[in-house]
Amino acid sequence: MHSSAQHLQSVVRRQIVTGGREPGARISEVALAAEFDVSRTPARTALASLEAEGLIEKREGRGYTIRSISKADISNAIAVRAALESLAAKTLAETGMSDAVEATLLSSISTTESILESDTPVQELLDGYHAANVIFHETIMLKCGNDLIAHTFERIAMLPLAKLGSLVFDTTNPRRERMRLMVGHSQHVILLDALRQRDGARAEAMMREHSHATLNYADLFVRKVYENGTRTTGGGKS
Amino acid sequence: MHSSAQHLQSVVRRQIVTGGREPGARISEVALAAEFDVSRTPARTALASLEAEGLIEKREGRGYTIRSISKADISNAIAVRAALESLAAKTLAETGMSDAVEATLLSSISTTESILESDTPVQELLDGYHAANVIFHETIMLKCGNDLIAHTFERIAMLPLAKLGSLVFDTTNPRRERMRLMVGHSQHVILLDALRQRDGARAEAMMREHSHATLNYADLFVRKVYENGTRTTGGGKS
DNA sequence: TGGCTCAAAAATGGATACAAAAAGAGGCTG
DNA sequence: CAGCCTCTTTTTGTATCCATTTTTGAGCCA
Repeated sequence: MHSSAQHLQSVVRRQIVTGGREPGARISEVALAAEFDVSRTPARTALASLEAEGLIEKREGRGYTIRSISKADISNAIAVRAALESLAAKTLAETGMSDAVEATLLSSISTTESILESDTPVQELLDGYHAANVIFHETIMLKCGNDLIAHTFERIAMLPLAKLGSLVFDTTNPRRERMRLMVGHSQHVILLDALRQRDGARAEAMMREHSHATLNYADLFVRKVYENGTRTTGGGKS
Repeated sequence: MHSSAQHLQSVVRRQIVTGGREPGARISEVALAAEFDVSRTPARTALASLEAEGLIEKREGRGYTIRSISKADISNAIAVRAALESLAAKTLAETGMSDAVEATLLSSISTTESILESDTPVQELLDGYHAANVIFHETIMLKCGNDLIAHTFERIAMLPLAKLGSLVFDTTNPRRERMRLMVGHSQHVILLDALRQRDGARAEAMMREHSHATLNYADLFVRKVYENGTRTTGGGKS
């Protein structure tokens, strides 16, 4: 069921996100088609989709270029995500969540809690926390009752947020990072409580604060990465 | 410079938005290509773009269908728009607006003020108010300093918002409508003041309230339209 | 030597041809 | 009569092919 075009799209997306393609570099239909040994048709489809995702830009009459991401782009993306996510939290609180949703959120929280209590090596801790964190956020976004929120989130600016996911952890200071994860975890706990009590305003405010913490942290991190030219890897976002 | 695909896209979009195509109706590459006497290539491109805009849905193996819009869809669209717009207002307030932006907003407010003070026929009043209102909102969205907001807004769910624009005015009660426009105008005035003082929280709260008024009104209106089957025309949204 | 023009090459947009997969219809069989 | 199987039609994905536009480069002229 993986069409040629979709395969191309996901491969090139991964290349862009992981830095395999230089920002500002040009991509043309023919070059891409030749590179993957397919015809121009799937290459064209893939490029159109990637442009819709915001990973590449179309230059009139001169093909596409890989978008280069600035600090401002990342801040903007986080701000928009925060707005959408806090709306989702508010909506979910006001309409009430299903038992299945509550179970999922609780499960995510249990996972992060046990991870933070244990003394597993740092990298495993990070991966586990990251996975549970993604589930928590995606559940709220996707199951909040406003499908347009998820629809919107899915098709905007994959690039800044994807970059973010791979950047946001400072392995040089694990102790501080662990503290940060604990703060995030506690915010999840509060969020779940607000959702249970169907307190829309509180859920919204808490989610906003939660996202804002990400923003501040990301800003700090982006400065570090962009100015020093070093790159730190590891999973985990807010 | 009007490519075949773009032309197709805009024509079909207009057809969908104005009701020229029945919600739920199927639309296929071949049918569209035959109808406009072009090949499948631009038809495919146009359909893909329309799907990204949320105007049509892809049914696996069974072409596309025109999306049918529910009350919930419209409420969802307004909620998302409110979230994005209040973020834009906050951002613009915090970063400070340029003189050009301030002049544009002031001009829009002057226009609505003079319209509300005059005794022109109702329809003219509506058209003028509507135009000035659109300028006010678009200026804030587009010039707020976060380009992703406008980018996001442009490519999500054209349908519910477009429908909204043509629905939101009750010509059977002009007096009450005039009062409503005055409330909207006063909110614009307050908003401009908050922007001038660079009070992000106040601008955000005011814009949220402003959008929320639209939501309540639209809800009332959608009920009327959908339950009575009647349709009221006229420009003007909150 | 520098600028201009024209031509060759490349790239994009659109048209069509071809193949494969899926949905529908209709008949066949238990 | 019901369920299943098959054949046809529709739809979709991909490969080329043609035309238009753009770029680039070489050669010519001032």
